[in-house]
Amino acid sequence: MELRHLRYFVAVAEELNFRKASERLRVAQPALSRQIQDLEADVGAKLLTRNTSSVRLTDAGAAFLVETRLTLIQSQHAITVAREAAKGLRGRIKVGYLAPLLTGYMPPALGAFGSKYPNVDISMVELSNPEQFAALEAGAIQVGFGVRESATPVPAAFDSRIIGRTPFRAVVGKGHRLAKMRKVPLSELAKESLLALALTKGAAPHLDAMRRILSHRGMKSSHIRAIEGAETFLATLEGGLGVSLMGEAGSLSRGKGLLFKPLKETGDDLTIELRVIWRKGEASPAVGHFIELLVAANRLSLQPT
Amino acid sequence: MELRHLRYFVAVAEELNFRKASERLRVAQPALSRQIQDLEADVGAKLLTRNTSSVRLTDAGAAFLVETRLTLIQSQHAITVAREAAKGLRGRIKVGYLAPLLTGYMPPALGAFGSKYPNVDISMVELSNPEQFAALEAGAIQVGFGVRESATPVPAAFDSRIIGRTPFRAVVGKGHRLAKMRKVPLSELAKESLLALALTKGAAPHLDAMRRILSHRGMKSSHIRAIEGAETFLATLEGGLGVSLMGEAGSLSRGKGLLFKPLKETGDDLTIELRVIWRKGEASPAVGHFIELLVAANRLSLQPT
DNA sequence: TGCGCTGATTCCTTTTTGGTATCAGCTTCC
DNA sequence: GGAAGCTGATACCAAAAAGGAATCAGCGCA
Repeated sequence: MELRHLRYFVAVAEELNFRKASERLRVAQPALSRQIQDLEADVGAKLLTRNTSSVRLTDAGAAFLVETRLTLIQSQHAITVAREAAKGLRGRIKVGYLAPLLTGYMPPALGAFGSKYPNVDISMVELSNPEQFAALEAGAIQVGFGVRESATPVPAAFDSRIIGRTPFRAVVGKGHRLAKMRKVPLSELAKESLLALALTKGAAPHLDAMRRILSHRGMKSSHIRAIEGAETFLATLEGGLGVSLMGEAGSLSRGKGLLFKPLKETGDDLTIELRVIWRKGEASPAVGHFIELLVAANRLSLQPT
Repeated sequence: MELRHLRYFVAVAEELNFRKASERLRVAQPALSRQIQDLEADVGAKLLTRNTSSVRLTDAGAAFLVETRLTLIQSQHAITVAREAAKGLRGRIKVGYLAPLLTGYMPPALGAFGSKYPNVDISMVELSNPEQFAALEAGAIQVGFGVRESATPVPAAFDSRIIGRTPFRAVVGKGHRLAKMRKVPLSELAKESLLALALTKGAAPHLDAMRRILSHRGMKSSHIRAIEGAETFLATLEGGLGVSLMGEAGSLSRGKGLLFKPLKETGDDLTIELRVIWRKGEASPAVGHFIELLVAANRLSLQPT
């Protein structure tokens, strides 16, 4: 049994006339007769009672007609869905996200994508920066996000695009002695107790980054430590018990008793880049659209400050 | 695009290996390769990325696979449904029924049929006896019921089977003078006020039947009239304001202050037959089962009294 | 570097489908 | 009541499509 048989059968069932049906199908009537006979043999039941003066559906034919229409509709639907998926209008994108990004950057991006591509599902997995590379490699996610100093290169197996950039700022509590300075030199920060936000997973990229920034300039913090939990971290800063280096764009910065002061120094390693990352050769058209939209959104509204 | 393409595609998508898929499908690998290529051309999208070392689904292929499985399942379902319908295990039967039969005879019959053939729907239409023949002829119903004296023949365009038989009885109120007789002669009834149940449609077959029975024996009722509405009819009988001829099997007779007395006379026209009626050459297997069940039920439990 | 695996290509055979001519049966309309 | 005009089925042939064997080209792995 092939779809052809079903198409032919529906035509005959609708016309109840082999000749008319054969004209509609643009085949000769004998060919149509044979196909219907073959179909009946396959199904194992007479579908039409026919003699020289009339064609009628049997019970089996009537039941088969209903299901056959559904079959044909479903087969067309399959084609439609495949074409849409090929255009990136349909599918599922698995995205790894970094917790701090979720509340700040992601929601508007997802909202925009969702309204432009309503048939593309996005599923999110929270993953640390290094975990994302592993997940991308394994195919567990197709898109990751990297927050990193500009100088750090992305591994060669991946492609990436910048979708946001923001300079590191000195973060100090309002009452802190450094709060009075317009621009804070790194050397002053190094004298203070430096606080870093640690991920629960044990990794502390924030701390590593600050250490790197200082050592790159031949400095070393007298006192540097990682704090687990964003709330504790921020509260400690507010209390003036330490200072930190953070990007302003992070959602953590909003509405607290904290000041974000420009640094005196400049340099690539003092700029935080937000990048979309994907595996080289990623072929999903939907992923392509997702990345394009993120990049375009950056160009439009998230210009570096 | 034919179902063959879909079957082949599913095999390849499941094996992710053309050779293994071709073995499973029992075709040569080149044939399979070509069919997949043809399918992709038809769909208008690459469904599989393949090189000499790996086969993977594209987004379009993954989406298509889901819908294709549904298509194949649906096509199989169509065959199953048709086969069941051919065996009379599935379908819809349109039945015309006579109101008095509904409460008495039909419910147990429908219950038995429904539990034996759960996938056969029965839709009922209330129709008078003559209307049923018209509806059968027009195809509006496939099964009708006739309540008629044994002598009356069923029109030649129809087939019928007896599914119940009961003699006419003299129906009198408990206080009526005829209530004392063991067997009531028709001549005594003819002296009384004879009451007939009239159908709301205006037809009065009951009245006609009684008139026929009397005139067949050279009698004539002094006073005969039709009463509309079963309740009124029964109440009038109970009140002793008249007598009637009725079959005992009718549900109308139950639990009232009425007596059903045997007649002194016998004869074919004094027996009421309940018949299933259908159009000659009715081909529906489900209808066949329905009729068979009614006939069998009669043989088992509704023996003539 | 060669062996073994992959899917694609080529070329031919087989199968299937479709087309033409024709037949047999039923209606309809003179 | 018979001929014309429908109907779908059949027979036979042509065309198209699917299938098969041999082979090629590319990649991975030993």
